[in-house]
Amino acid sequence: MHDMTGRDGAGGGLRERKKRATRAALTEAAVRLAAEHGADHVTVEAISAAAGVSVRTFFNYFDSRDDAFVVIDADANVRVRQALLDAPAALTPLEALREALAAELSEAERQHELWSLHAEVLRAAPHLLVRTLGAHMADEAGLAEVIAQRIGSGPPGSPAAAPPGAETGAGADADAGEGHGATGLYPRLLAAVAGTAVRVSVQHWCDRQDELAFADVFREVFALLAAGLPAPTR
Amino acid sequence: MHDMTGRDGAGGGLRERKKRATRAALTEAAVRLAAEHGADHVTVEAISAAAGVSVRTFFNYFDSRDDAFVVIDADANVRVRQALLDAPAALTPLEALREALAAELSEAERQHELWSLHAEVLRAAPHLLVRTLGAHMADEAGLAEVIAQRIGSGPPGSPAAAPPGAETGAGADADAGEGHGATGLYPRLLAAVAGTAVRVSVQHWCDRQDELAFADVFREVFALLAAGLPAPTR
DNA sequence: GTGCAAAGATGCATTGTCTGCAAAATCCTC
DNA sequence: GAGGATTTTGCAGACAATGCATCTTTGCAC
Repeated sequence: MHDMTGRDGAGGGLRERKKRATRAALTEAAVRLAAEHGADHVTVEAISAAAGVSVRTFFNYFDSRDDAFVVIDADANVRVRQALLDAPAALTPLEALREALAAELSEAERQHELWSLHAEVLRAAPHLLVRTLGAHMADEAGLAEVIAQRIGSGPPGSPAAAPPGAETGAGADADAGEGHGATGLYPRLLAAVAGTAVRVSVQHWCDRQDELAFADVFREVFALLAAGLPAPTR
Repeated sequence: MHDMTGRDGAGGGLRERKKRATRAALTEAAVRLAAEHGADHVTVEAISAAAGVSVRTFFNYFDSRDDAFVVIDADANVRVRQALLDAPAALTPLEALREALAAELSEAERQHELWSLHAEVLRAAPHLLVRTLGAHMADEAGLAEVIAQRIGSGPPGSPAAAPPGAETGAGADADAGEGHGATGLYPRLLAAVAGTAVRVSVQHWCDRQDELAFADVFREVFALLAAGLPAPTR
């Protein structure tokens, strides 16, 4: 049993694993301390001590103190990209994205406690919430690339590739490959909108957590997007 | 001629005007210095000196040094909200939003030089770009409220309110007023997506500034959204 | 396993960021 | 223009962040 590069992205040698562990320890310590004492009131010294490293080492992993509170799982976007590449070719880009994100989100349920604490911290510190939101957008560029790749290598008229009901086009002269808005408008927009969809779903669900199932909110958001954000009927 | 609260939000007494002026002076000084010397390498002391106030005063206006680089025009979102309230009732929510944002964006052309410098600064400092993106999202809550208000007070079956071709519904059981996803899913999503649309438009236009007119990119983005982000034809 | 090179961790010194607090200056109301 | 409210400012002090030199650990070859 060689262990190999199993799940959880535990690839590489001892060095990489240790780095991963240290980073995880630091973020976890940061979030737990912040949840208990409030995000400010938590010094870098305290975080470092809790994670068992020196203060100087903390700054080898994060550019600033706040960065320790911002991103919980640095590899999540990598997994989403992979999931998107592995998605069945029959799905539309929007559908494929929806599925990839849904898979990752249900994966996040495993670390439910830490995510809850994180949410709590961000609720109490709007300042950090803003930074978190911004950080998530930084991943978009990579996601857009994968989308472009998926579209580019997609079968022009393959058998199962044409989902029923999608007349292709629908009014906008959308161009993906080499049209006039060519390199990247559509992939970029799709990546950005998908990120937005996740964020809005989470926000809305957090507000009324008792009443709604997350999956339902998530599906409704994507349904609204696919329908072109029609004016609601009352 | 009492002057009143004229354009540019120049309302209130001497105090408010001075505060506005000081804040503007600080952000402008910050951006200009950053464009010249690089964002880091610009100390709070330098910014304060350039704006003619003390260091301590700087921190009365901004919570952190970086905040001075993040938001150039703090009133922009207020103007957008007003424009949305003033928009003709015949427009769909998405259309009304498009028009309101387009108006504000062309307004920003007046300060073109400062915006260019700002863009330059952000390009050189990804760190600040992330914060800027996050900050813009903080405005969404207010925008969503106005959208909800607009929808809520909209005429159920007014004469010109029904745009041809929009069958209302299109598959998703979208509810705005009091359905199951009631208070706020749709307005929130719309506000968020609109912000995303602006951002993507700007990004894409910046990349290929020579070839494309911004207005065209902007229109295409909204067309794609209204069409439900259809899979592009090649 | 011994040795070597690369990468990481640590301590220290230094500079800059940011927060109370109290005094002085400025603006608004009457 | 007197009184009250708000803003600006300086100062002291705690904390954040970076560069540099050093020491430890890991990866790799023999």
